[in-house]
Amino acid sequence: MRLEPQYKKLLNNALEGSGQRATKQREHIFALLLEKRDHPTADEVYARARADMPTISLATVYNCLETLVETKLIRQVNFEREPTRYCPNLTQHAHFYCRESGEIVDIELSDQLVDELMKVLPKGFSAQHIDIAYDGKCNCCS
Amino acid sequence: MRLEPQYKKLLNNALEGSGQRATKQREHIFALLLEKRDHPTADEVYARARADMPTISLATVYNCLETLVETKLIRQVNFEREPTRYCPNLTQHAHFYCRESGEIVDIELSDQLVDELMKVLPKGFSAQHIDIAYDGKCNCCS
DNA sequence: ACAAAAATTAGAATTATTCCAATTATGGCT
DNA sequence: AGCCATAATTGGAATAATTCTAATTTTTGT
Ligand SMILES: [Mn+2]
Ligand SMILES: [Mn+2]
Ligand SMILES: [Zn+2]
Ligand SMILES: [Zn+2]
Repeated sequence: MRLEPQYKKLLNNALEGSGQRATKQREHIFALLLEKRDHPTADEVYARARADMPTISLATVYNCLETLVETKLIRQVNFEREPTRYCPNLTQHAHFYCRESGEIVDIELSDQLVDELMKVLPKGFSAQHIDIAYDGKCNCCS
Repeated sequence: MRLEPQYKKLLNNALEGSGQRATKQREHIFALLLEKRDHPTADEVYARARADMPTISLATVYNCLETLVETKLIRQVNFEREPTRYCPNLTQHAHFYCRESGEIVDIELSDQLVDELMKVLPKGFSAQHIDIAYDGKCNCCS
């Protein structure tokens, strides 16, 4: 697993921009998130990370994920009280949680739809972010 | 604090419908949620409940809230990993979380908008529920 | 290479929630 | 009303995701 130069640059810029250092661990975790573009929990990230970097600690996994979220290179995704998941897809999208398989699927959202959602806010309200979570049955399970 | 007859009937029907019993505690908690229609955490519900029923336990508060959610008399609301909140507003609505004040405000949603959100799902996906959470600054704080 | 600052690490601490086993309350039936 | 079976409540222990802490290691600029 190797971080492509374009993403390496992205990572370095983002870190530098927020006064943080580039480390093996941060690079490794960013790379593994980009490799399999799903929505792993911290524990799953930890398991994947150890495959190539057996000495990394769970605390570091949490730290790295936090850094990546802060620098907006990945997103955090929560469903109810389940463990937080991490998403490397930075395009505007919602999440669909399949109750059958547990799978989480990205749902693309048009600017127009997001605009409409913003417009229903009462006067004086301004949102930086809208979180949209569907839950039901995905195509594979119906 | 007294549960109005209409709501008492609603509660009893819902409980009966799912083979559960009517208890003082369940009624009390339903009543206090209806009285102040905000979005308290279990701890806050516990605090309010003890004002009139000092012997109620936190476990019971959790149990009652779970029962009310199961019977669809209230909704659960989650923001990130914060403690779960409970909402007695059963109309179709989203939640706006103010980062400044911590306040949670209901945002009404038209059927039409929800319809549009359903329509963006890929073929084969069916959602039972959409959870929409805004976060930003509310009118009071801007 | 050196020093200062930041990151990593292992393990302890925290905290919301769930579980457990004992006690008490409810509702149907006589 | 009294009895019984069943369900609910209770206090405290257990759980689990995440955060904190203090020691060690790594990075970066000089
Ligand atoms: Mn995603
Ligand atoms: Mn609400
Ligand atoms: Zn599925
Ligand atoms: Zn506000």
